[in-house]
Amino acid sequence: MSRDLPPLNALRAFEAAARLESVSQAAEELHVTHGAVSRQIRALEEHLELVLFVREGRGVKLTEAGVRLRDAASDAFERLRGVCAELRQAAVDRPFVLGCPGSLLVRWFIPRLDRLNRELPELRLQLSTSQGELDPRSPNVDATLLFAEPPWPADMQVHELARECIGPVLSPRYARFADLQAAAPARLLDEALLHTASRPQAWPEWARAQGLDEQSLRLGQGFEHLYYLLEAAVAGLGVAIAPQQLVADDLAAGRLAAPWGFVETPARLALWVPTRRNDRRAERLAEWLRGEL
Amino acid sequence: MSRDLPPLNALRAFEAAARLESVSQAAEELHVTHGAVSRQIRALEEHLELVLFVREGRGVKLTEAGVRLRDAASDAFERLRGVCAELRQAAVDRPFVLGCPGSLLVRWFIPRLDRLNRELPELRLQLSTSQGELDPRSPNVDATLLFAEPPWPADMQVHELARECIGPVLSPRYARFADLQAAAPARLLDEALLHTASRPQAWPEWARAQGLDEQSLRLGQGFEHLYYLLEAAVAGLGVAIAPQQLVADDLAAGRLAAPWGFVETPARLALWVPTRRNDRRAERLAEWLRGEL
DNA sequence: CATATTCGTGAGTTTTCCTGACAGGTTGAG
DNA sequence: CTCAACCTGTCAGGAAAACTCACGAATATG
Repeated sequence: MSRDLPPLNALRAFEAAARLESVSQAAEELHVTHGAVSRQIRALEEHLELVLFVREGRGVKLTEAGVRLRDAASDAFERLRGVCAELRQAAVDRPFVLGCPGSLLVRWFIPRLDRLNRELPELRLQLSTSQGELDPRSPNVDATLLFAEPPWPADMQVHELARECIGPVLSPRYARFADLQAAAPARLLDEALLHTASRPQAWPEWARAQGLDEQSLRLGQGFEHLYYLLEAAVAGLGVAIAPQQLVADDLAAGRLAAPWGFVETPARLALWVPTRRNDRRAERLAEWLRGEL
Repeated sequence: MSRDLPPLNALRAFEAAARLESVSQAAEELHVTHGAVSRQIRALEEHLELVLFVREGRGVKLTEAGVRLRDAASDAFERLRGVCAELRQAAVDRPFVLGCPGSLLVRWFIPRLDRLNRELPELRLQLSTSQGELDPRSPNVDATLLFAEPPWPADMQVHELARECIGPVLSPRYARFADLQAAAPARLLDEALLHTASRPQAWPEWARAQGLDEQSLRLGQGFEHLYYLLEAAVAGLGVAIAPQQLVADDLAAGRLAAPWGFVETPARLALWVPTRRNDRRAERLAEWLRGEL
């Protein structure tokens, strides 16, 4: 019996009352009524089978045992407070690691990174684009930015940022650009359709949205990553299909054109935050991203 | 917000789980289910906005922050445990102070003290008979043994030990002892009735119980304390009235006689323990006293 | 002497916490 | 591979703890 701890909440009430030499002030500090503190102290005294306070009419006074317990409890609590504060500070100071696919990183994020670091400096954002598959549950990332379709997993808090819109893009330097520019979507069936292994559904999805027969698609050159695919399109090697967000800068600069516009897909650009990491910084980042899109 | 303590019960659950590296074992140590521990740890993680454990299939592993918190918490708790144990040990080692009227002390307790100290040595009994009025609420006594009538005060835990029985006693050396020995109680009205200021009701009470007219009592010599009264009776100075318990030894030794027996009064010989002092030792003492009576 | 504080206590209610059962996932043996 | 053993997380519901509110007692204060 002597090996177990005293009731800790009672000890906290006692510590406050002992430090302030007043039940009422302790109650105020703990945001409860004095009755609650009184009862907690009583419970502690009964647990320890010790008298900690001498009640003298108005006010209370510590007994000898009370003084010793207060010293120990104040010290222990102060220490815990300190460690918790340190840990939380360390968590805030640590850079915020955002996982992100390479293509999104290069074609969308990097051009905006400077502004983000200026507008949210306390975030200390650090981008991480792993080699293999992106793992939003990895302990090495605080959040992950990606294109994905609902429903969302239960262990993730997902901030939806934008709908994904995909569409064919090609460079003005592409051989038949002039012909294609004003042509109907169906004309694309005859072109070299660049694609990636990571998004095999992109062209068929687009074809369906345009009312075309997806069976008649003839896929041309394939690329491992969307990033290479877009580089190839910019270089005029063919017609690529890509999310609008990733080519927005290229369209604005005239490096690419999207004559047939974009169509919505079921996917969203979303920020995934593991529910376990109840991190305020993720919310600030999501808000900034939403403003940026 | 960083100034307040983490939820302490959650911290206790975490500390156990971290020390044992197992939620289930922690649950066993704390005598709760693993679900409860899991919830507490979760609550702590949410409060601190920190990940303390990495769940890996079977078993859990501490994060870096978790290790630091465990070290701090284990240390703090161990310290508190130690101080509480010390305080309780000190309370046990301290002598048990029993308040007691002088007459009871001298005529009943002292002859039995040696045996009590042999049978309850860990009690380290210390008897205190104050000069003035006995105060069961004094912080200087752990319990008080006295004759008193119910009802009992609410702030006292009262162990009733025996009914008070009073009766006239006199020494065989008393002048008219031979005449009185077999006489009716009414004969006492003519004798020198020794009495004390502290128990003015004793003779009238006894007279009523005997069916005598209490108005016709003629009180003789008065004494300040019952103790002196009894000494006077033993010395053959007159007829005293006293509780049976206080004269039992004198009756057995033939120093006093009680030809008219004893009558019950509303009072009890009782051990009063302040409710605040939830002291096991008082209960042990009460039990011993009950056996002795 | 009335008044304002301060503490203790009891009844009733809110909140918390625990239990018990189930689901998901890993480990190791057959 | 399958299966059992084991560990953890989660949820609904109910027990237990804690709080609030109101009152009474005791003591300073004007």
